[in-house]
Amino acid sequence: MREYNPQKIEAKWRKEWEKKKAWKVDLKKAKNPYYNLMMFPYPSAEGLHVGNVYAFTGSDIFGRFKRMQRKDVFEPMGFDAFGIHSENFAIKKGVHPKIQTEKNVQNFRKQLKQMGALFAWDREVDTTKPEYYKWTQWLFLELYKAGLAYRAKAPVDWCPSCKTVLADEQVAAGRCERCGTEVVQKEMEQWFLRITKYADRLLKNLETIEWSERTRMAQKNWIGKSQGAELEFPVADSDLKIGVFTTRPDTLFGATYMVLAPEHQLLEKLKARITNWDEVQKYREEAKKKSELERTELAKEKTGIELKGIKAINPASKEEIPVFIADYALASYGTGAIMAVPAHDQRDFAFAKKYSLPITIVICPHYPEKTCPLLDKAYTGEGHLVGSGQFDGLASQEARAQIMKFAGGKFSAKYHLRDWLISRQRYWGPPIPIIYCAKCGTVPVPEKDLPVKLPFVKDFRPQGTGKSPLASVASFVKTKCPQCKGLAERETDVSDTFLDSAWYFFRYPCTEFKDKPFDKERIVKWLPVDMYIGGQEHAVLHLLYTRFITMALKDLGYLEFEEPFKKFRAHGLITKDGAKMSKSKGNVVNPDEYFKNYGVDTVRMYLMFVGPFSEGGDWSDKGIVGISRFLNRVFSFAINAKEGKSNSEALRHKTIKKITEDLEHLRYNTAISALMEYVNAFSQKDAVAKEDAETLLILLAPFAPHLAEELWHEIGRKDSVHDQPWPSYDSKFLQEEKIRLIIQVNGKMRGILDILPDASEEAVRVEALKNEKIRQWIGQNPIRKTIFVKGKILNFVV
RNA sequence: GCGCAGGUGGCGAAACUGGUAGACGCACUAGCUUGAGGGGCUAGUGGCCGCAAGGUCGUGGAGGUUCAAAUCCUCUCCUGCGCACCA
Repeated sequence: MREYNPQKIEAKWRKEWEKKKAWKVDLKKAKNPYYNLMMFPYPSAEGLHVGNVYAFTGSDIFGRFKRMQRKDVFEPMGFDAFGIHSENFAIKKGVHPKIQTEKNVQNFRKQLKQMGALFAWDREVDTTKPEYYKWTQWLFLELYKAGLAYRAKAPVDWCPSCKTVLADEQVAAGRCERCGTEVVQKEMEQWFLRITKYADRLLKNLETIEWSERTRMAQKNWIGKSQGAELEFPVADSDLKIGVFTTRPDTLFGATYMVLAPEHQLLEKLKARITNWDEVQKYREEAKKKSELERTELAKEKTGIELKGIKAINPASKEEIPVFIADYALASYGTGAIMAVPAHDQRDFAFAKKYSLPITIVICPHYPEKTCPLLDKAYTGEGHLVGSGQFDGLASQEARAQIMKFAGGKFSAKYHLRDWLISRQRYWGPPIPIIYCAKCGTVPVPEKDLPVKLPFVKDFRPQGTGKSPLASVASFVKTKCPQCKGLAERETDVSDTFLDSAWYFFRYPCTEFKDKPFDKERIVKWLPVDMYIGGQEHAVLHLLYTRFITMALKDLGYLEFEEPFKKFRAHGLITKDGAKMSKSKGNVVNPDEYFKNYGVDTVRMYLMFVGPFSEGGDWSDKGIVGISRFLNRVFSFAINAKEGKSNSEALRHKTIKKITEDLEHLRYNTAISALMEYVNAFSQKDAVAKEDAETLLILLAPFAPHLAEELWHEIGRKDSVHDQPWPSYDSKFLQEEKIRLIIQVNGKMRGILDILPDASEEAVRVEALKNEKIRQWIGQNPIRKTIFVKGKILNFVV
């Protein structure tokens, strides 16, 4: 009796497919292009992670399914190999990042080739190769020329451990997203990409793209649009004005003081008139020293200093009100100044209590009863206006526009989204292609001089001086100005890894073009990406940056679409004993070990079976045996097949229907259940008809490509199972099989009828009433009503 | 605080527009195979009552709509994720 030997089978087909390049697609001639993209991995030194195997398998099954549906599926793979993670590892091991990365990529490639995926290896992309990052630099220059890249001095987040600045998106709760170290604020001159210019488009398009709700909401929250008004408060006895942004202009009469952020620029102009400047200056110094975490964590206790000698005038009530600086006003949001309405904003309320400032109620929830109680916290809801002069009695929502107009304000929208800070004071990235010339200023490196090659330097460790290690490489820094040919210096910062990954999928189908990043015709044919699968953790990083870059490229005339991915689906996380796998916890599952013990097909299928693909699941060594047993049964099922037509047409067609629909929606767990049910439906003793076996193998092929191929040949086929067309189902067969129709009395199930699905109500009723049990349940009661749902249920109401 | 997702057996989970709750798998029980140690096959496996047929309760909790609710509505509790001194 022969047994399923996955290792042997898999090695054989791996070799065979490699030889005939089974994954190959002719990008030029393809008739039905289908771009099946998965997020390319960062090649860690630990090698392929089960999380990678999970994500890539899910994506590959989809690609294989589409391929059998006669799409020309392009399923590329590459390496996101630049960046701090690679670099930190190299630092720890004392190996140069270039050498380490090359090793990791090699190892990864080897492991990936075992996965039985359709990866298009003739189109591999590696972001660290000069032929790739040449175009990352080109992209930067295009953005620069279009005014979308700029250098500015601004308060930025600095990670003291990674010794570099970070983008807003890479700071989570005041900590470096990479290493968890608390970030500090520094005032530094840095390169930014003007993503905020696209805030509204990034937001609006979210409504039209076919992405999962979670991802769309994460982006929406991140962009964080608030609609409100901009108002100006004159400074008493001066021409100066303090601009504020508020979402509640209806509360304007209740603005009893104002707050400026400690960094507010107006302070310099007011300085001469502030009588307690020393005190104010001291507060500013202290605020500067605080980390963002301190500023937010100590939020309960508000602090501030009044600007003595300064008064502002409330443009509605015309009253003079005091002005403070306090670090609960953020320089980076709105205008950096607020009108404080303590009665209707909790933060202002806390501040007013502490400094005994007047709290004036202007929104009453109980109107027209004028009993507005003393507040123990701010009332932030809607209501009717009181204490607001001619506006008294108006509903707060209506009052917004009217008061704004009255005070000479204008509608305005503010966004949480900040410009994308892309400079990094690190080594392992593409140098930003800019030259500083004493005479000509900031000069972009001409395209013909790209790439600005990253020099191989011995000391690649971050300096902590606020400069990249490249700054100490004289041969790199010193250069000629492209314009005046005089002596000049290069920018020494490198760009963020997320810039590399923001455009990699444009490169994949265009790797043969050496003189341009991508070919317009090729892009038109293959993009936007038909299906993109990746981790949820990139919801506001990669996925947002990518959308921005695509929009920018469109505006620059390079593309005709502005959303890069038609569909995006986030996969879940594979955990071990409920916990996220990590090296420090020692609970990392090594896929190699399981490939060896159970075979790739078993691992692929097990991962897909643990739960819904979008949810992930918990890896268990016990669970995998279920799939192992199943594939063994499939093996004996197929090798014992005998010539002949199916006599289980209804089952075959039902299964085809179920699996086709499940695959379309990435419901792999239930698709596998259906495969199991199909096999279970056949007796183990009798040989199955070859036609039934063929159907099974075709349906199994996307999941367990090696085994399906082996058995396909075993039953005598000479071609490849993967070249078979995906079967269609005929609902005719589904109509011919009897189904179980539920008979209820008063909504409770009292019997089952085996009957054809299209049986009429009358036929079912007659049949049901023949049943003694049903009659008993009805008893002597008259039947008041019957409810009939064809093919489902008949309910007698008595 | 705001937003999103979700609470179903011992466990992972099914149940598409309301229509047999628990498919499929793990684990467990019994029996048969005997190459007994991640082997195969058959049967069983939500709780309670019953030898059984069958009955009855049951999808976080409380109400409601309906012939019929895991699914719809209202309130409420819990868990996970994202954002958060954003004016």
